[in-house]
Amino acid sequence: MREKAYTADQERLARFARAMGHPARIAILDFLARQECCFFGDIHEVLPISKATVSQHLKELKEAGLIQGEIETPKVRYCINQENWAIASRLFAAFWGHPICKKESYCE
Amino acid sequence: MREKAYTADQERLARFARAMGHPARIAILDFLARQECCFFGDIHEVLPISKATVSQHLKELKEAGLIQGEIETPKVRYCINQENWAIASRLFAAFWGHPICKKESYCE
DNA sequence: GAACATGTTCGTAGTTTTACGAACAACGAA
DNA sequence: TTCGTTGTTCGTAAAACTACGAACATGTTC
Repeated sequence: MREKAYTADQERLARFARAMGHPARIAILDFLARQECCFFGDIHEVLPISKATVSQHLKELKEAGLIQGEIETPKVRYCINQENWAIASRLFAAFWGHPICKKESYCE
Repeated sequence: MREKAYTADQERLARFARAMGHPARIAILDFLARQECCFFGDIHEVLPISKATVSQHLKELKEAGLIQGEIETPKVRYCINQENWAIASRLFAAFWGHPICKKESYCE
C-alpha cells in the first residue's frame, strides 16, 4: 500500500526539526553553538528544568545527531556534532531557500 | 522556581520546528512552497495517508502559522502564510548563521 | 428532494513526549 | 572504606502525537 512515500531529505529534515521542536533543546543548541563545547552542569545551570529532564533532552539531541558527548570524569562534555550540524544547516537552508544553498532542491 | 525561562525567539523557533517535525508536514510545505497555493485534494494526492490525517497535519501547520486555508466551495485552497513564513525563515537563518541574517538585527 | 463531491470533525487506539524524584554508576578525595 | 560530585537511568504519570474509519457539514447537480 506504500506507493508514495517521503524523500530521504524530507525524512532527515523532519528528524532534525523534531529535535529542535522544544524550547529547552533550542536553548541547549544555542548555548553549545556559542561555547563550542561545555559540560552538562553548565547547560543544566541555564535551564529551568531538572537534571533528569536535561539529560533526556541531551539524549534526544544526540540521537538526532546534532550533538555529541564524551565523558571527562567526573564530568561530561557536550559539543555540537559538526558534521551533522553542517548537513542540517544545508537542509534547512535549502528548505527556506537561503543563499547558502545554490541548488533548487535540497543540497547534499 | 521559575527564574530562568526561554527567550521569545527560542519559543517561536521551537514552535515552527515542531510543526516541521513530521515528514508529511515537510512534504506539504515543500509542495505548497512550490505551487504557491493549491487544493486539499492535490495535497492528499501526493501523500500516503488518509484524508483525515492530512486534514490533521494541515490544521497543525495552520496553528503554527505557516499556512492558511480558505474555502472555495466545494474545495479548500491552502497557501503559505507569507508573513509568518518570512518570520520563520529569518529565525532559522539566524539560528544556523546563514548569510541572510546579519548579526543581531534581522536581515532583509 | 436525493445523490454526489469535498473536506472537516469525532471517537478511538496505540505510541511518543515531557517531566520529575529516586535510585544508581563511576570516580576522586578524605 | 566512606563520602561527595557528576550525570545517567528507572519508574511513573499526564499530556500530546499519529493514524484511521465513520459520521458529519456544505454546497452542487440531477
